[in-house]
Amino acid sequence: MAFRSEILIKLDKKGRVQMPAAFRDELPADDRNAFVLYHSPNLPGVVNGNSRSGFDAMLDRLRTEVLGPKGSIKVALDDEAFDPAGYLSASARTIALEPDGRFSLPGEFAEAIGVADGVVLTGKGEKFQLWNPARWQARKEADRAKMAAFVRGLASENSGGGDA
Amino acid sequence: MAFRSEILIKLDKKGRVQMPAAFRDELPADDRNAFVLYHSPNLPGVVNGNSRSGFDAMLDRLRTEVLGPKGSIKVALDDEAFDPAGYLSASARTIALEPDGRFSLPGEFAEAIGVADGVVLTGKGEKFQLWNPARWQARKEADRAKMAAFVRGLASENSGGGDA
DNA sequence: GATTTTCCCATGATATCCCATGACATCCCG
DNA sequence: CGGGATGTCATGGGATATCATGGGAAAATC
Repeated sequence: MAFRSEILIKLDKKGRVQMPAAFRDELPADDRNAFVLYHSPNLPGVVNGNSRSGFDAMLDRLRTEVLGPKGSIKVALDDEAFDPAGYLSASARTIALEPDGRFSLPGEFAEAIGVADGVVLTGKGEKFQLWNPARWQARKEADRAKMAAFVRGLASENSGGGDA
Repeated sequence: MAFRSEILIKLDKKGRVQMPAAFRDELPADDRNAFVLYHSPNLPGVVNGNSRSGFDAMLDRLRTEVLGPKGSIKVALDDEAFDPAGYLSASARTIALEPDGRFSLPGEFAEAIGVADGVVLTGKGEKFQLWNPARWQARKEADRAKMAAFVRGLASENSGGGDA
């Protein structure tokens, strides 16, 4: 399961979005009728998506890595303490996928993205993201430079050699 | 079974509340006519909800994790020792769901929440919660900041990296 | 017999189902 | 190897179902 590629999808007047075939194929074979959308925890305007099992797995990792295996009962009871997994759950919604592969984008996400006539769906490996097309373009430009610098930085830490 | 999303539901003049479809769908298929509400054990003004089986499972975990495998027989007999699961049971009520998916919010919970014309139902994964809308908004703002800080903290252990 | 609870019907908004289409891509068969 | 046939993908739209809400009337409770 690895979401790759990026694609611009139109938003029709009913608020429906086509799930790209490439992403749909990455959803678990036994759970292709629904997936999860959730607001980025720290980047406003970006919405994340994942399969239900992928999302749940992330929450599990979050809970165990942060609280340890024994933390579960405390989280279940303690309503005062900050619970990152609970926070994400509240910001997430299960989205049903229509038989033809489309889904209707809930208003709260459309507003968060600032979407008008189209959305960019972009694969991030373990998950995918929904972006406002213009904002995605800008982000991509910025990341291109960062990526080049990153690769250059890698080379210096090891040996000298370039492409080898 | 994972409760996600957050929604503001109106409280009509009869004291009825609509169970959001998203939450209803998470109730066990064989037990959709009723669920459990219980007061938060440590956060006044918040009411927790879960399916009957989910609530019972939590109590079981509580008993076994706190008292060990042999604890159950002790709890059954020892009336003097403090029994957290018993305490929660007393604060809980089984709520019947009407055929159209609504339930009437018992006065004790309405008062505890401080509810007027609406309640926020918010998913926490294993359970859900009922909040006073204004109080929920405040909590959400606070948690948003904590979440951002939490993510930043994760990043600092490795290198840089944005939303990822 | 008066208040509360439960059942049923009504309604506007949204979501879902189903059918249709043009653009590609793939397949197949001679 | 070509070219018609078939399939899938992204999109559009009409008809239907569901959701959240309001309210009347029956049933239960005190």
